[in-house]
Amino acid sequence: MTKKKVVVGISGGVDSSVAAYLLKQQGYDVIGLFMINWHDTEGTLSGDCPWNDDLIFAELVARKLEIPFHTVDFSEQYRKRVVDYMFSEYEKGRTPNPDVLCNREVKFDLFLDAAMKMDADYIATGHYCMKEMITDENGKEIYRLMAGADKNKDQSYFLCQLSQKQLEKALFPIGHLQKPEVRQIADENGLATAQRKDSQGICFVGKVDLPVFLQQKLKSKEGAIVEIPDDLALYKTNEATQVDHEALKLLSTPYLYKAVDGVVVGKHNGAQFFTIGQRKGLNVGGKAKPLFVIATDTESNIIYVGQGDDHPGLNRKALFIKKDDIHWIRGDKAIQTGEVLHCQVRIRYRQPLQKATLYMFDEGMYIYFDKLQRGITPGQFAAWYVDEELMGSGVIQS
RNA sequence: UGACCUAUGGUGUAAUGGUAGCACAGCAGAUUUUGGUUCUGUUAGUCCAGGUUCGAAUCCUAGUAGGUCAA
Repeated sequence: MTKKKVVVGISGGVDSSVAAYLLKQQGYDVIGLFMINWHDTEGTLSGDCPWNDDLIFAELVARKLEIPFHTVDFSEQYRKRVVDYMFSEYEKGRTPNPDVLCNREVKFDLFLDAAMKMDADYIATGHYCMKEMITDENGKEIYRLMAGADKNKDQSYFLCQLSQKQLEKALFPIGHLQKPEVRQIADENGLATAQRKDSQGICFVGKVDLPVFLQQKLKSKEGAIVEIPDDLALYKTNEATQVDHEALKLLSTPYLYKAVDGVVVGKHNGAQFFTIGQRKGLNVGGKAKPLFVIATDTESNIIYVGQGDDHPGLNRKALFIKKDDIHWIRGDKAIQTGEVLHCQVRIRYRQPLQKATLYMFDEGMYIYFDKLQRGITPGQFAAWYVDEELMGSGVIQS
């Protein structure tokens, strides 16, 4: 009877601590592995060494659980695969999601490889999501990525870019638990991390002042903030009587504003530092309703804003994902050109799932929502679910 | 240049002579393993100088600044 070997990514937080604990309870041969992915403290808010405390807590937990503990340094690859991507996306005026990439490229790639080299059967993380396995008619195993049982903490979204191969090796020991239960388990078992605050901000980098962080690489440059009235003639094209290919193209095309469409209400120091839907940081007051960014133009360095969260420029019913950017976790359920899929979609972390229909065409996929969606942002991931299962995802093109 | 109007936090605006309030912006905290959103709290103001009055953002006079009409 050989025990199955699992390498747990121990981060120094409660979730991964309890994940390791539970695996040990379940009789696995557990190894703790701590990742160091970031050394710089430039631009971080907390200042000194963000991961130093994490390492100490991770070690404490490993000792308490009496499991072997190691560290690995992926910082070079993390920079290449996550941080560089971040900068390049922001430079293009898009808004990336580094943490989705971090999972695909680091935790479930580099880390997975490292674990396999240690002869592990599985890797495990403290994500709030669940894995299920089914077999198709040929007896082939298919893995399903399910939302976490704690609807408030569900982190399946961050894993929306995983493949079957990655999922095959993954275990999510706390996915069936509620957050308070996790804390309670940690507490009852004397894990030092029981009361530690949940982590926030870009994982591994920490909580940063984004504009300051980005200014390490991206130049700031003064430009105009232009307010677009809510009755622009452009918006009349928003109506669609039926949902066909042409209508989907139209509905998912962002409005192309010009400076003359509105009035200058202020100035900013770089359009790349702002994202669609953003309210704070514009420094423009005196309006009856708050201003939201409805578009950024990094070419001419103009930020377009609209008044109120119901501004027609901020809300759209459809978005588009390029063919190459479509990723299916459930490849066996992928739809082909001409097919549609009724499902539920979220376009950002923690957004309640939205009823929508996927329409596949040769050039890519259109997602048509039942209701208007606020702040559809290029660069972010749209993830589609059927019931509790994450079926696939893609980078929003427009 | 003549007549008239206006002046309130950073911005836009409320307040029969009686506690200067609201919105937006800003700041802080909460929420959040992206960006962002949201929630809560909070800083900050009567153009200037006199006068009337128990009491002036409010009434009167002069000044300053901006605007409108007349030429």
